[in-house]
Amino acid sequence: MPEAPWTIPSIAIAVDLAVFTVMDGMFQIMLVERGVEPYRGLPALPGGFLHDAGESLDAAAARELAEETGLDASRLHWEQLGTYGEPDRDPRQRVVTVCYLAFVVGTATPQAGGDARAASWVPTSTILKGDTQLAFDHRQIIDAAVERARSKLEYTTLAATFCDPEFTVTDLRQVYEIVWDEHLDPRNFHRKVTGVTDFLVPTGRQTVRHGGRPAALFRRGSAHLLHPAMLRPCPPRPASAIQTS
Amino acid sequence: MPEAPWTIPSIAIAVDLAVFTVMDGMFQIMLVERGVEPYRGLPALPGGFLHDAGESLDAAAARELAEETGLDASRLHWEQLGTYGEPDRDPRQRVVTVCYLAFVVGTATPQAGGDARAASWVPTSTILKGDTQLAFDHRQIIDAAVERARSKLEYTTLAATFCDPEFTVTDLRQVYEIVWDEHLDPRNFHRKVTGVTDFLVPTGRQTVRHGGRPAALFRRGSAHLLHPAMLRPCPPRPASAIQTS
DNA sequence: ACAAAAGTGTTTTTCCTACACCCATGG
DNA sequence: CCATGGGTGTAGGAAAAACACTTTTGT
Repeated sequence: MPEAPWTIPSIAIAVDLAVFTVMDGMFQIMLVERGVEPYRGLPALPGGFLHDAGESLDAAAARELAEETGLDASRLHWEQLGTYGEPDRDPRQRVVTVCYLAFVVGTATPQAGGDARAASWVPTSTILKGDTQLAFDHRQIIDAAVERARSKLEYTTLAATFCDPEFTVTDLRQVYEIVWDEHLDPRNFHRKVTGVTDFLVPTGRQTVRHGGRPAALFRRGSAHLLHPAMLRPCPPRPASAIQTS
Repeated sequence: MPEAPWTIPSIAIAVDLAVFTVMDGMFQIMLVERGVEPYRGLPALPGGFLHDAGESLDAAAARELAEETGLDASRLHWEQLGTYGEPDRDPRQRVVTVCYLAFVVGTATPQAGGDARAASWVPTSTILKGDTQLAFDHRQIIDAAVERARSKLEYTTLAATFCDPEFTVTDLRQVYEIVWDEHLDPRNFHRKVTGVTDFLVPTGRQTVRHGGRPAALFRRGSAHLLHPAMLRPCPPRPASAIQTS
């Protein structure tokens, strides 16, 4: 890294969050409604600026995550997604935002904080397909975040983070089906996930059902990587994996 | 994104590059020798600060990449790797660096620029295994970059970007073997890569050899994604794919 | 008994692995 | 003709896809 021309005008650093859940049969993302200009009233990713000069990026992300979800960030899965810094992405001044991805259980309640008027879960389908206007470049960030989340399910056991502490194989399969928007064969899925060592730990308990055979309940095991991977049905991988230039 | 407390002390934004090549049978990374304090004399990733307030992150990365390699960045593969911003990573002041990954052909010549005293290719093995001291947190960045590069070869056709415009299947296989530090069966590799549509385009020409049957020469085809993926031999995936908090 | 959902078995296909073997060239 | 590397054929196994079938509950 070369010497700094310290004359560069100050650039603000922000941290944004793409927090996902599966709730009500839909793959949902947490969005806030902006309470101030610019983009006042429009949906946006929750996030904020670094609290102080000594706060690390990860610490800021964890703090925001805890604030927005009311959950303990140290017990959630989150990871850096990417950094967005086009010069004109914020009309006020140059802002570079480091975006993080997080997976939380559907029972978490979005909490509006700071400048946000409201926070809520929004189905990703309404963002991806619809023409909802979003603040800043947040549509582009959400596109990347959804694709990252989808591909994470392929080779990690993170789908279980969308489930309650005890869940059935069908619960887990529905997470996959909802996030990928693909139908999976229940029989093959069952064999696959129960065959991965340390993915699912049987609790011995069963569901009580309205009709039909009760399902065994499981907890998350210690495995984090899925091997072999659970591949999405045919459709070729997205362009975001290519990035040539 | 909430309102900014514009009182936050200025944070400098830098762009660093992890530029890889395969040369002399080794997987090498471009490093510069720092010409100024801090870490003067130590190897570091090439990079620099944004040139002006209007320069985008990608533009800065492309500019640095062209400067350091003498190549046309628009014809290379490069992508964002991650952002590093620990408060104490630069002793001078708070610096957040957005790191990019790039793959170039081994004939490219490193060019020292700006604050760097020299630029050169360094085998990744001497960095990963050795205890060479590196500037800033660049060892950590290189670890992540090497792992990203290795996994990229699994599901993309990018290995060919390390080859000359015309190359043999053996050239390509050696790229895989060198980057992964794994032995691959030449026969199965041949069948696999020649079977992927649009990966390799036959030129009709052949190598002239010292001995042995001449090999057919190929160019890169239009395929970017490898399907099905070329999986690395057994060793389980690295911890960097997990990132739980 | 029947519907409904869970879970198992079986077959087919695909793809990876391993390795025998043939091909084309230089000396 | 033989050493050297390029390329093909084939057999076995792991795992995915497709789907018939059995199990276990509520009504």
